[in-house]
Amino acid sequence: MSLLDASGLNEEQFLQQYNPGDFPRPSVAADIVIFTIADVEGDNFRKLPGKELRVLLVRRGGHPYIGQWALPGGFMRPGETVGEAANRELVEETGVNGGYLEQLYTFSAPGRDPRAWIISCAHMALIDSGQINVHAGSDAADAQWFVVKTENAGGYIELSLSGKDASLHATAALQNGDTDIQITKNVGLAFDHAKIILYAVNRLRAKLEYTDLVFRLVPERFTLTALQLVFEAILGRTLYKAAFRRKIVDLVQETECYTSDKGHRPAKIYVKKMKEEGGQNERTNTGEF
Amino acid sequence: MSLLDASGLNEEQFLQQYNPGDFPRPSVAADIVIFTIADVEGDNFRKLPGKELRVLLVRRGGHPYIGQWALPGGFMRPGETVGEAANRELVEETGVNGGYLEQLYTFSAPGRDPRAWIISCAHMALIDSGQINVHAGSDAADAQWFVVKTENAGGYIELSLSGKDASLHATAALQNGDTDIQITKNVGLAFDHAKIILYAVNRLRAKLEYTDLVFRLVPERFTLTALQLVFEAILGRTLYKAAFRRKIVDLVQETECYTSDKGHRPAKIYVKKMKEEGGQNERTNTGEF
DNA sequence: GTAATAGTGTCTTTGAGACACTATCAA
DNA sequence: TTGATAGTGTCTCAAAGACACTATTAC
Repeated sequence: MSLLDASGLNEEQFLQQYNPGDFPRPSVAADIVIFTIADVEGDNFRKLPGKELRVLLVRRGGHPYIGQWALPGGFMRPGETVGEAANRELVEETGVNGGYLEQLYTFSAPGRDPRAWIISCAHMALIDSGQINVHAGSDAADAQWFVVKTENAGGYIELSLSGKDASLHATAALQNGDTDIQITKNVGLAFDHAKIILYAVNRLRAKLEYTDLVFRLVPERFTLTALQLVFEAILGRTLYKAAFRRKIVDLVQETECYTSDKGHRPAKIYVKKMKEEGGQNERTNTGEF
Repeated sequence: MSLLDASGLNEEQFLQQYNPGDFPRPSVAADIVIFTIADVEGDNFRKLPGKELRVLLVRRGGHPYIGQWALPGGFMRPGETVGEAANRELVEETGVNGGYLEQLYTFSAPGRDPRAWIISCAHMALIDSGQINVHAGSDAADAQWFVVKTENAGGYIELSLSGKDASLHATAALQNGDTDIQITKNVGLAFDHAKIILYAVNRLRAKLEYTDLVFRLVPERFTLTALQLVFEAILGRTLYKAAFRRKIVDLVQETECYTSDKGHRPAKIYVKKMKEEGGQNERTNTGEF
């Protein structure tokens, strides 16, 4: 480029003399809603373990929101994308590298952090419970998994998070035109993290229906019933078996293996179907860039 | 709260002594993809005007990317959300206040702006062409509307933008698992704005199908055929009339009025149906917070 | 009449919802 | 045998796709 600007500078000269000035800049945090699916062991040897959706939270050891629970997160650093910052935190907290990570939304309300001007670029991570290794190198000694449940009742959404040591609860009101929500009650969650978690649950549920994100939450080999239980745990409602199987049959690939020693009829083991060269793959596009 | 932290401070004391430190912080820009629908006037008095999707771009008067076209945008300021920053720019560029504005995604690749560490929180705005008033108080003398067309061919997406004075073009390659795209060719678009525009077009197309966003792009009163032409212009394909009408009939409300003097059968005028108190409104939730 | 759009009817196909039924294992 | 899951068949209903047909205006 040899184009000159109004001062007669070419691009190289311009960049050399460029001064970013001293306008105020916010800190940018990458917060992550880390989801996993966990088994609920029953006492009946014949029953399959139930599944539940869990989110990882960290107990705050200092002000503000001391003693309350927050999403894992950290500040973005020069030379990395905000997604890389999120991944760094994900690895620190869970030991999982290469897990699924997706940017959700950037929360920037003034005052959302009482300490300083900090905006949060929220992310969602999905990891298979088999590879979880919480506390791997984490400085957050108080990281815990919380079971996620929501209830929808008359313009309000109730979010319940149940952990080993604590039960958290938030209520959100749907606002004008359902395009906005506002937290009206909040017990135990730090910052605006209740809002972020609700946003993430919403996104996860929506994408479950039109992408193949489920496979980020289950082991490589699974039965169709296990897969259905994962759907049900996330969506919070039961599905019809026949309809469910019709729907996902073209996303999975059967193997020759079966379960055994379960006290009931063995189930065929499936794996995720790999993309064919010439085939149509409508459900793989996640819409993210 | 009278809880004390490890230093024996309560929250108020902590916040008073809190020092945000001097860690590097990025500038945060709010860039906006402003869409509108415009008429394509024909020469046949009987023919309805065609519709086309347009995006507003600004010609850069200085380095970097001097002479190329960029999205309108500006920096986020303390005390406002990034959405408010976007709205400020939207009003400056178009004179439209209260238009539809939605946050898309935060682009943060290092080096995306050669001047400095600047991340971009991209937004999408939809305005009715009737209220457009480009240059209203704008300092960007070179703002122009570009017709948006995309073509999908074998793992690549072609984006074409046609304006009065310029034709821009970019090619994007779908990457691993379609979860990522990469711009492989770019003629005339500044920064990573080709990527942002593609992201916005994608989002708009997807939301058109399951929300009532169309009504942000059309005048208050419209015919069903005009509405269908808007859908077709955005989606880039023709729709079946009968099926289209079945689909949107429960989103619109007919009036007593008809078009006239058109050289063909008059069409009934419709308005957007307002939400009923007790009714179900499945298509109003946009999934945004 | 003619060229255009307005508006509707209907047949087919697809897929979800709902339910019932058979199959098969381990204790 | 029993209690559980595995797996399939099928009827219904709703919605989309595809096409054809009639209606109505300004010139």
